[in-house]
Amino acid sequence: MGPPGGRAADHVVKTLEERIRRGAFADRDALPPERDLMEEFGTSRTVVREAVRVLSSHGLIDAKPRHRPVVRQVGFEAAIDAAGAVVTHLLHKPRDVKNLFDTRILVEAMLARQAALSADREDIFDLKAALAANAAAVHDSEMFYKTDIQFHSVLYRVSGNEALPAIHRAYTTWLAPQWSKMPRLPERNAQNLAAHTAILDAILLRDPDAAEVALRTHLEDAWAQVRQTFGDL
Amino acid sequence: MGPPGGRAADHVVKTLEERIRRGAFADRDALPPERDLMEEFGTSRTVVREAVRVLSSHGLIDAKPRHRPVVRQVGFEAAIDAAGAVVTHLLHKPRDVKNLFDTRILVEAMLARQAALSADREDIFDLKAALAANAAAVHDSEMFYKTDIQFHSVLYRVSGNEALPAIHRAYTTWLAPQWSKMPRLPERNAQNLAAHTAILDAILLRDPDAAEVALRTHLEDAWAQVRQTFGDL
DNA sequence: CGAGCCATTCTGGTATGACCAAAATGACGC
DNA sequence: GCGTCATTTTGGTCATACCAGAATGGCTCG
Repeated sequence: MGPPGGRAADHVVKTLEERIRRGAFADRDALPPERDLMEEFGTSRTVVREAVRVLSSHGLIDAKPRHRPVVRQVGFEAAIDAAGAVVTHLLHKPRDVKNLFDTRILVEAMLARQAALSADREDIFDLKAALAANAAAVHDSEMFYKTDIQFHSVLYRVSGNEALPAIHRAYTTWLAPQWSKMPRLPERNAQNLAAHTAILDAILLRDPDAAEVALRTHLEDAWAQVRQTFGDL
Repeated sequence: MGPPGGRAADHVVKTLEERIRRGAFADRDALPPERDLMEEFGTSRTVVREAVRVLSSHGLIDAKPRHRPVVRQVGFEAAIDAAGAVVTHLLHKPRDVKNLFDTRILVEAMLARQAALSADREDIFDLKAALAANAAAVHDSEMFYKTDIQFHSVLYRVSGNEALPAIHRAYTTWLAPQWSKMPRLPERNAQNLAAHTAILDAILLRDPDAAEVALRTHLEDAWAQVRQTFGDL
C-alpha cells in the first residue's frame, strides 16, 4: 500500500505482530491458514510464508514443521529463545562460552548480594526448601542436577524481576551442552551441596560480601570442572 | 540428503551457518546468488530464499532489501541484534521496560564494584577521559548524551569480557526509544556529570560499596526522570 | 449410544517458471 | 582516467501445481 512503495512481507509481519501483541489470537492457538492470510493481505503465498518465517524466528509463534503455527504471547522467554538460535552458533568458540559464563557469575554474584540484603521470609523458605531437595538428591546425580538448577533459580526469583528467571533459563539452556557432557559424580554433588549451603548461610547471616564470595567460589569451581572435562576452553 | 528425509530449508541453513562460522566467506562480503545456491543444494529457489531469511534473522547475514546478503561474523553483537527484534515488541509493556532497566542496574552495579576492586591504570585513565568528555559537553545536550553512553561503556569494558560491551549496546539500543524522547536539559547534564564523578571517585577510592551505591543512585535517578517524562511506566 | 477407524479435506512444504525493478557490471565515449 | 549509459545480474513477487502429513467428520462396529 501507499506512496513509498516499500518492502512487502514486512507489512504483513508488522500487522501480525501488532495483532498478536494485542492478544487478538487465543493465547495458544493457531494462526489463520496461509491461504486466508494471503487473501486478507492481497499478496502471494510466498510473502505470507516469509512473514510467518520471520514471526517464527522472532519467537512470536511456534512453527513446528508440518503444523499450524501456534501463537505465543510475547515475553522474555520468547526473546531468549530468539537469541538462543544465534547464541548456539556462537558457543563453538570456547572463549565465548567462558565469556557467557562470566556474565552469569556476574549476575548471580549480584543476586546473591541482593538476597543477603533483602530476602524475605518466603525467599528464605524457598532457598531452604531447594537446599533440602539438593540434600535429598546427593545420591541421584540426575535428580541432583535438576535440584541444583532449582536452587539457583530461587536466586533469580527473589528480585521479583520477571526478566531474570528467563535469563536463568537462558544460561542453563545455552550452557547445558557443556554441562550435560560432564560426568555426574556423587562427590561433585556433595561438593555442590556444600557450596549451596555456604551461600545460604551467608544470606541468612545477611552478609552480602560473604554471599558473593560463596557464590563466585561455587561457580568458578563449577567452571574449573568443566574446564577439566574438556581440556581446552 | 539421506534416509530420514527431514525438513528441507533447514539443511541449507545448517550448511551455510557452518560455512559462515568457519569463515568460508570474506568477512564482509556477499553470499552467493540465490540461483547458485539452489543449484548447489539441488532445491528450489523457494527453499534457498527461506534459508536466507532464517540466516538473516539469526544475525549471520545482513540482508538489506534489494542487496546481496552480506555475511557477518557471528558474535555477541549478532546475538544481541537477533534478540533485539523480539525485545522491541516487548517493550510496549511499561512493566517490561522497567524489568529490563532493572537488569541493567544490576549488571552495572556489579561492574562498578568490580571496577572499584580491580580497575588498572588504563581503565582509570579511560574513565577519567570519559568523564572529561562529559564535562566538556555539559552545554551540548546532544554531545553529552553520547559521552554519557561512552562513560558507561568504559565500565562494560574493564572486565575484559567481550560479551559485556555487546550487552551495553543492547541496553542503550533497546532503551533508546524511552530516552531519546526525553527532553535534554542542561541541568540534567550537570546532574549526570556529578553522578559520574561520584562513581569515579568511589572507584578511585577502591570502595566497591560506595561505587555500587553511586551507580545505583545514578541509574535510579535516570529512571525517575524517564518515569516523570512518561507518567506511567 | 459411544468409541475407534477410515476417507475426505485442509494445510503447510516444495518445485516451476515467469516478470519486474533495483543493483551491479562493463562497455563506451568524453 | 573518469563519468555515463546500456546490459546483465540478482533479489522480490506472483501464479500454479502437486505432494504428504494433519485435521476433520462421518461411518461402522461393538
